[in-house]
Amino acid sequence: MSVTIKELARRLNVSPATVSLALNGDCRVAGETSAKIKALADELDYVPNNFGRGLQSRKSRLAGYLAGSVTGSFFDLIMQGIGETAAAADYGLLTGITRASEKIDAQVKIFIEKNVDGIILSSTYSAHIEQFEKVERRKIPMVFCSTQDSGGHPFVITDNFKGGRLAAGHLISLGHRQLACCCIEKDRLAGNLDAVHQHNLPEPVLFFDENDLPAILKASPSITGITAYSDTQAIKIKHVVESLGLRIPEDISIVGFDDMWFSELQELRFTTIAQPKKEIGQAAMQMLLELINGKNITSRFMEPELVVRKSTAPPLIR
Amino acid sequence: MSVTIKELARRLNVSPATVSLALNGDCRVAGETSAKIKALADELDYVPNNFGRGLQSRKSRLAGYLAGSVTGSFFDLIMQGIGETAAAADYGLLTGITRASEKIDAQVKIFIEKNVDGIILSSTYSAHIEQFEKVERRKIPMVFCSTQDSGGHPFVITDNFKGGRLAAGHLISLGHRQLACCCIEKDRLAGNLDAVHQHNLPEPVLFFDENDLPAILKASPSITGITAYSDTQAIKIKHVVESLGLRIPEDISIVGFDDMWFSELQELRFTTIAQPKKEIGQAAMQMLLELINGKNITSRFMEPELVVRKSTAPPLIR
DNA sequence: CTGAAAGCGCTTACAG
DNA sequence: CTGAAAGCGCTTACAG
Repeated sequence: MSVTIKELARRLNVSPATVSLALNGDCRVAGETSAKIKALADELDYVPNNFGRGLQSRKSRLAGYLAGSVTGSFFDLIMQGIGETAAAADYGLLTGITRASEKIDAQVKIFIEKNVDGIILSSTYSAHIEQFEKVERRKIPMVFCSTQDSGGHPFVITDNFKGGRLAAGHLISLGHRQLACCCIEKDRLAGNLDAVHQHNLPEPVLFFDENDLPAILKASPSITGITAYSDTQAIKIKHVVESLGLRIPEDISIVGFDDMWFSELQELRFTTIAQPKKEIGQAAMQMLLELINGKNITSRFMEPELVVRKSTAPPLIR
Repeated sequence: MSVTIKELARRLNVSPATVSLALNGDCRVAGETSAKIKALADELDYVPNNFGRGLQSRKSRLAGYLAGSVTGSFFDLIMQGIGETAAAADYGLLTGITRASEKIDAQVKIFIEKNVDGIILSSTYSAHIEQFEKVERRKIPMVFCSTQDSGGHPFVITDNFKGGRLAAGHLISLGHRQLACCCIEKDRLAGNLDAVHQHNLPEPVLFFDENDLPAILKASPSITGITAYSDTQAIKIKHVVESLGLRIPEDISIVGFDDMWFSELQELRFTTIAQPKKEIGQAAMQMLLELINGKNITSRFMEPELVVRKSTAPPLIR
């Protein structure tokens, strides 16, 4: 068994209460006593028992993180940001990486059982109401990370409008006049449109699925620039475009989103809009901690950044 | 506050002890009483308090997972396997994804503080002795996942010897006679060599870093096949080879390792040795649970599998 | 400045 | 088959 407060108290001929107070830095304990206690705690490698402490304080110093998947996405870096910020605050991070809705339920159940002080969500939860109702009922603080929530919870997210404006603005500054824009994310699309309108250019053609692009490019041969939903989608768009015999960037310029590690591979070299992934994670955990500590917080928008590589160029004059 | 055992007991006019027994399925409680208790617990959405329970049982039903990084690696899938198996056993998974050694220390400290019942390691720990000494002293079970340990802890790992044999065997069966083999992982290399020797072929040229390949390929122009340490390294090798004006697979065949998601992109199409990533994670957690429950376990080797794509072909006759 | 006491929610012998 | 009691390790009023 490991060392307990009682044991420390016995060895030093003080009461357990004094030990507890001293270890928690309470100023009511005399400096000398306190120093003696801390020294022995160090020497015996005392680690406070989280159960005893939690039973009393009703705080677990545990946070839960739920994400759909981390493979080929940027949630791996977000999770690192969350985890490191959590660790710095002496918080443990319980992670549930899963997409199947019944497994999400199981994860949230575990979060509740383990008494997490708060939850960070990187997936929407509309589909999994049952367990989240319990979360709400228990008033467990929640922060949305890289997703927004309609239910009024605070969130951290990249300023997608600005990102969209950056993407279309870049294409326009290169001389592109007719764009095709992915409409999966409405704020990014709004940003795209804002840049287009500001320059009095023709309405972009919208698409949801990259597989619709062959028909679109055929119908509108004046399209020379495409804004993608993500770098992952940009890969698929690249394949579709190339399968039509068109070259990137000579015939078609593509701007991705996210700035994933693979985007700088020489096979891809995507111009893209970088999201500050790790910072998003750090901010989310920071906000959750503040929420846990009863502070009022407001949602945050993070700055996107244009990264120019080789998938964009001025359009060929035809 | 949420519902407690006491509250249930009060409402049903039984003792807290009876409620506890019933909820834990103890056969000493009369069927009728037990049913009544369970029904009310369900109705009031009773969740046992993990602190009270843990204080008593000395079990947290928490496991820790430590990995260096998850970006562009396959540890994301391993983590999913671990997490899902943990959840199925009602275990929470505390993750520490970090590479800096002082942060590893911080993570392990948190694992200890949160009273994890066991730890799964996907990184070697020789460099971070201090905290792990504490883990050993507390006799917290550890399982190594996708790494082996010299200290005698159980591990799960792909059968790297077999994987190496598969990789070189594939090249040989295509007609390659002179190979270059990455020597980062000694078992994979041993497998490479085993296949080569079995066919009485010339000794492969060994390399550690892909940047040594230009010199090697120049010195030994008979090399037509390369076994890489990983798919990630295969990307770098591809770039190096192509920068020498050589084509893949016409001039040089490359076999990767891991079978990452990106390996099937049409820009890469790597022939590779697949590791059963999720199964490795599941096995690791399974083993940890058995260890926690006092069972004896033995290390496990998982089966690798050859996946043939477009980075390998018969060598050109020159 | 320090100690004795109660209590957080649970489990587990021990009576009956 | 059920209840009363003790105790896990900690914190926190309350005395003194």
